[in-house]
Amino acid sequence: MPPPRRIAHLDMDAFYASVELLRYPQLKGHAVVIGGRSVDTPRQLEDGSWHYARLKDYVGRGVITTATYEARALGIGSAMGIMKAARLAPDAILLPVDFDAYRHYSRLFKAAVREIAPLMEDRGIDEIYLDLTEVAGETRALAQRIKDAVRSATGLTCSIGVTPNKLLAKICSDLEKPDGLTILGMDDIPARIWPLPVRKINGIGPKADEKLASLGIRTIGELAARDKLWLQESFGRSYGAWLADASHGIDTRAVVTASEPKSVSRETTFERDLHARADRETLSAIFTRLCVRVAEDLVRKRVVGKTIGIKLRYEDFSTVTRDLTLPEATADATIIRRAAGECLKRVPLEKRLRLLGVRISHLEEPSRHSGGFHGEQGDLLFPPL
DNA sequence: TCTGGGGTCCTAGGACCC
DNA sequence: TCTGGGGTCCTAGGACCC
Repeated sequence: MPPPRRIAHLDMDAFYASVELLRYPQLKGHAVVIGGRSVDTPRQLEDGSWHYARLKDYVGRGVITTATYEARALGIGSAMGIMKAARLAPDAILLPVDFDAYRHYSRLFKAAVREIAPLMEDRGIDEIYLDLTEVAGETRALAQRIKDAVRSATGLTCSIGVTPNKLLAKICSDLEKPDGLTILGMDDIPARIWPLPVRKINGIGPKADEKLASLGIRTIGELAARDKLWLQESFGRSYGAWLADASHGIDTRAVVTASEPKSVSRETTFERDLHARADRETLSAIFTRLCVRVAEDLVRKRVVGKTIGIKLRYEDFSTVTRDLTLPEATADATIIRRAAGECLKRVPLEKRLRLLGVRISHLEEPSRHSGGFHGEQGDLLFPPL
């Protein structure tokens, strides 16, 4: 038997909010949330005091991306509508999202960690998995060294879980947040993992959680007590088997250090719902701009794509998608715009729209002869009805 | 006063080919 | 004339994650 792996999951603590607190240290200890479009940046008044946007002043459809732990204590969480959060904490401070700043700190912390543990899997801007199996050092001391490196590179804290696999590491990094360090072996599963709600498992979302609850299953232990075949009958062969394995802490996935992008997309939610007829000009301009931005993204990533897709969300929040596969991959905004326009013809446009999106997939490397990198803007209009 | 934007992966039916 | 099975591609939708 090979020795157990040492897999770490590292998660930055309230990442966006913590980066903002580096900039505005006077906000430490306050309920602060990040989110929304066109939120005022804090400004210093003539008397030296600061003026901040407050939740109660916000009007729009934005959601919260991150909240400080003080704000979370008031019931505010990620993905909550800002208008709704304002009812819970009207005086909480609202800061605009600044992705460039977060990307900067993301690079800093990842570079610092890579110096110690080169086998790193990127899981977005504020999370990574590490395979520490071949890294020298006792586990706790090593994990602490990584935390210290993150802190000295960025001034930020993170939480780490180290376990025999990714599934358990992900659960563990959350157990002692913020500034946590949790190490677990398979022997610890009954005592530490089984009492937790099933929702803590990465891959069990709101729908599966609800269905499990309706079957009387609320904790991971209750899930582990069920028969695998019974779970497969209730949830399908593949997902049922995965649920059974996950509940016993079984996960053999490797830490993957590199991956190719599969799709590129741009979408936007309108300030107010728009109608295909009455707001045709506005929609047409937005539609074309989305195509241009997708084309720009493709050029930046040096890829071309074959399948163009659109996404519409109606005023009632129902969503439809349509796509069209081209004979040749492209990164040309005009071609993308034309294909997206064809997709649009296949979609009902009676109800008002709240969101429009454009996507391209089946990405590949551009061949030398593909003339896909012009990216000039087309002059096509939103197709008439 | 509901509900962002960028992704990945999975399922399932039909077309089409061998 | 009806009977097959497998493989791949395309399309639509949905769950889930950060």
